[in-house]
Amino acid sequence: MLDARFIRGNIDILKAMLEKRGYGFDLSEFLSLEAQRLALLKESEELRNKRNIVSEQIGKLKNQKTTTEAEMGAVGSEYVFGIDIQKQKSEMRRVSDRIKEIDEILRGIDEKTGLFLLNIPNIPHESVPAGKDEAGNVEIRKWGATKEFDFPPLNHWDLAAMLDIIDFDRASKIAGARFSLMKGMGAKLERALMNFMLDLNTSKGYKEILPPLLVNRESMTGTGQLPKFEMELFKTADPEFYLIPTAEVPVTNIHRDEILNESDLPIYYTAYTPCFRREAGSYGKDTRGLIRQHQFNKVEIVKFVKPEDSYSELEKLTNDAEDILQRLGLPYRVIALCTGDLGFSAAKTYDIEVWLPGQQKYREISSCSNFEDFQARRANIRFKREGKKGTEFVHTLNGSALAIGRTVVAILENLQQKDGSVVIPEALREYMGVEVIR
RNA sequence: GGAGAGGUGGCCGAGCAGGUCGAAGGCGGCGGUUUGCUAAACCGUUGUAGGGGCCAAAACCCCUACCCAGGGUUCGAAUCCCUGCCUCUCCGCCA
Repeated sequence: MLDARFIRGNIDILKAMLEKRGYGFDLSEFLSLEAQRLALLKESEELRNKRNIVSEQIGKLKNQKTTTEAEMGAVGSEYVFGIDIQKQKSEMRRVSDRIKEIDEILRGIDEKTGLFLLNIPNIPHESVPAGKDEAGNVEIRKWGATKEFDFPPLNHWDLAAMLDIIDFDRASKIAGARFSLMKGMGAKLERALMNFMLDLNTSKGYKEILPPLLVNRESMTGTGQLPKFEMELFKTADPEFYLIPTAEVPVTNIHRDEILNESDLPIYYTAYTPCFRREAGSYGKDTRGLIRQHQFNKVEIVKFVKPEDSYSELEKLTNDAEDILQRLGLPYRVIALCTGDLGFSAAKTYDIEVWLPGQQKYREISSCSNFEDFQARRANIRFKREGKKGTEFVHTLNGSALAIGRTVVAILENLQQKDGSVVIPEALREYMGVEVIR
């Protein structure tokens, strides 16, 4: 969410930014609503002031009334010190009615402007490359050599079938399309990766979190999934909860509506969670295999930092995610998303794409973003600087480190051997207990 | 699922026969006195947001709102009434 005052004062900048993102917005309606709101707010406040003064007066007089009445010999009279209380009361009744009227109108306006604000995407950072769609993304760096096989490398789903470690058919019997059933060494590989990633992340100072997987509407609004992306979420009926599409949601919301101390920052969290996504609108995309599932495992890292640190923290966060791939020996590249491909809440995003020999393609395995104060403003996460008055919004960041299902895919496809067996990366062997899956 | 208790400032905790309560007191924080240093003691200070005084900031001042949320009663509500949410205790059930 952007600041209403910022919008009022920076129409042209905002318009240009939104166009770069491919969003067209009619800001004039918003501006006229804002003007109305301010005028009504002022009227309402003035009326309240008046009412407060008169009410206080009446209160004071009432307190003195007992003695006064006796003195004046006018018991029962509403006149005290020459003030006609009845008349004041009826006037204040009208004032109160008018205040209620105004407040009702204000509520309507707030609802509209609020919705408007919640639907405006974040402004891209100046370092984000301009571009219309993913074709405009820019490769930042590459790591690891893509391996040449002396045999045609298989898809992970063929490998998995041969090794009997993933059962897609039975998963669809049990649940439906886009679900998977991990078996034996497949299940163990997921668990090993989960532990390996959490151990590595916590060794770097990220505190481990195991959050709720179902969250309320406020949390989803705080991180930006709602109100715009309801279609992409699973939801329970009664009582109403949303299934998290990423640990980003519950973990970022840990500090919703809080005022942190400057000395608390930066805060680093890491969390393993399953993630649930509708994948509405992706019909026909990645229908086979583990790439695009309704439910998948992911280890996420989340940071709360001071505004001046957020871009250096983004680099560090991305490096931490890359470190996992390096330790697993999986080749990857880092790309900077362009303005047109940037997610709704992000100011800047690096995607890490891992090489998949089965597809002869780089595929996203991590997405690392700086949201600046966009989420903090929505979720009302602030901090107080040492010795300074007032509060500021923190900057939030997060990134996958890493998507576990896709890491399984990458390991299977990159480390497959001619006989269909798969070599376990060195770093994972203590977790797996074996060197090869065969 | 049944029965009950409760949600007050960064925290704890009064107020709740409606009026001067943004709210006693304590803790914590900040500033000062004392001290070789630390601690203790003492004095002072200490919420957030919106609007305005100054459409250049900061300081300062004024107004408004906020005692879980939303309605209602009233000239006036932290205090009374209704609804919702949340927390806790006991019983039942359950991994």
